[in-house]
Amino acid sequence: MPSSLADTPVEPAKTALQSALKSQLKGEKTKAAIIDAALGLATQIGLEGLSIGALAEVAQMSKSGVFAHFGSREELQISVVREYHARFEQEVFYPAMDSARGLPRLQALFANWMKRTSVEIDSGCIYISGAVEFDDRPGPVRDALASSVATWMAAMRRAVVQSQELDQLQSQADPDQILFEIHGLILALHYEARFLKTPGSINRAVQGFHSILERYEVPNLKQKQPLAGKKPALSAIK
Amino acid sequence: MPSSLADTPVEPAKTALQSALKSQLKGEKTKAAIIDAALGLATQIGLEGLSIGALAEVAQMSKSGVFAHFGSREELQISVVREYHARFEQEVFYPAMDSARGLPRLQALFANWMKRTSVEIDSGCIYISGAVEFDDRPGPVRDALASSVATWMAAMRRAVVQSQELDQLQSQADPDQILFEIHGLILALHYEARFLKTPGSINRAVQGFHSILERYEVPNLKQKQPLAGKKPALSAIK
DNA sequence: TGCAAAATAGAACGATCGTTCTTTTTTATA
DNA sequence: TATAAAAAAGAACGATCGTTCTATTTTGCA
Repeated sequence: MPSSLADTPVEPAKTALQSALKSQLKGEKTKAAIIDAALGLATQIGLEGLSIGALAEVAQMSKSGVFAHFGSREELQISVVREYHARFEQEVFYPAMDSARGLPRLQALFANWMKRTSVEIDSGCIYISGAVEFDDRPGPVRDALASSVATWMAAMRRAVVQSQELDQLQSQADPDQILFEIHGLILALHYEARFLKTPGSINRAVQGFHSILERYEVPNLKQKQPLAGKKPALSAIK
Repeated sequence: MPSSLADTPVEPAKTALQSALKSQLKGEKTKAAIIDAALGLATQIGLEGLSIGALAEVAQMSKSGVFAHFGSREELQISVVREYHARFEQEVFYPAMDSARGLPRLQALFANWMKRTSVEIDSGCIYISGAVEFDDRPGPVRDALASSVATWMAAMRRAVVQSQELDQLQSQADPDQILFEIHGLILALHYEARFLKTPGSINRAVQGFHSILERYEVPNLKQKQPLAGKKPALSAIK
């Protein structure tokens, strides 16, 4: 399955509803409705807590009617992961592509990510709950989750690297270290706000991000280049 | 329930096994063995995945035999949380109390915390999985989890504040901000190492911690204040 | 050593789980 | 509109869940 978030952002992965609208078959539409309901349930109680019986009740259908669309619970879970991926892409990734490459885009990505996480303080996040549920459970659901997360992390990483190439972040810094610390902020926000109900967590994540940028930012141009032993990046050319 | 980790470290909360050893009743010993097995199961598959049937099998007992010790699954889960709390206290908190107040103790706390998290990359962590499982589920299990975590966070916070009082960390810094960022490092370590299997995560957490200390440390007395537009901290006095 | 109490086992309960099979209803199209 | 296909419902399955109740075994102590 080609994903735009994974590579060049040309064709977004479609939401279940978007796919269904083009279809003539009714089945696709109800399937989209089921997935939508399933996603709602899964964000609240997790992918493992998602039961076909409860889903059927929410969707106002029979158990077997719901089941027939997927063939197995596992396939249902995978569908939910894919749906989450598509929405995450549309809500977080693509809007940030309007920002200029480099630091502006990185900031937009983080801002969108945080905006979404802030919403998920109430609703829950599948990338986080799923990681806990499937970290010790190999299989296709885990694979779908991990590859989805890895795709997103890679997108963030590109933004960091591009910022370095544009001399907006220190080129000798380790992009994965920057990513790691940013990721930590999001996870801490989710943990402290959603579980511990600590007030002010959103501001702490924002400030943490600013601190990271400040630490890795390239010193003002008026200053001399303080780097030692590294050839300059191929920036400053264009 | 008074907890030493919560306040002055005088009397450690006892591990189930420690309590059992003093008891003359056999029931207490088998209960300790059950809790030990339950903790092992719960760290792997979560508190919600912990079933009495599976636990009975591991403990080589009958379901009802296991059940009788707790009276309900919820009480079993709470017992597991308490046991985890006691071990965390003994393994992470108390050893760090041998270090001098302030920065050394903070560093020892983090080092012990990280050492434990590194182990839990394989075994799992109840404070993290439990947060995901119970963030939307009020009740005594959630309360036990949250208060246990809050107690630990408060202990970390004291170490930060004491570092500030000793002029080892900038006194105008927000302790909760520092705590938030440290917490994020641990969560990112757990996520990336346990779920994504990203190599090198441990070093990234260590480096992130050093960066935090560096950022908030009181500038060296020999150096001049390199910050611009900021009033100097009330360091350099003592 | 005998005896009450404590600890454990065993069987069964209602509920829910994912899944399969058969039947009915609804849909799209010729 | 007739008809074949698609979609949904209904009933039942074996399994497992937490829990209850009763019976049996084991324990601690006089």
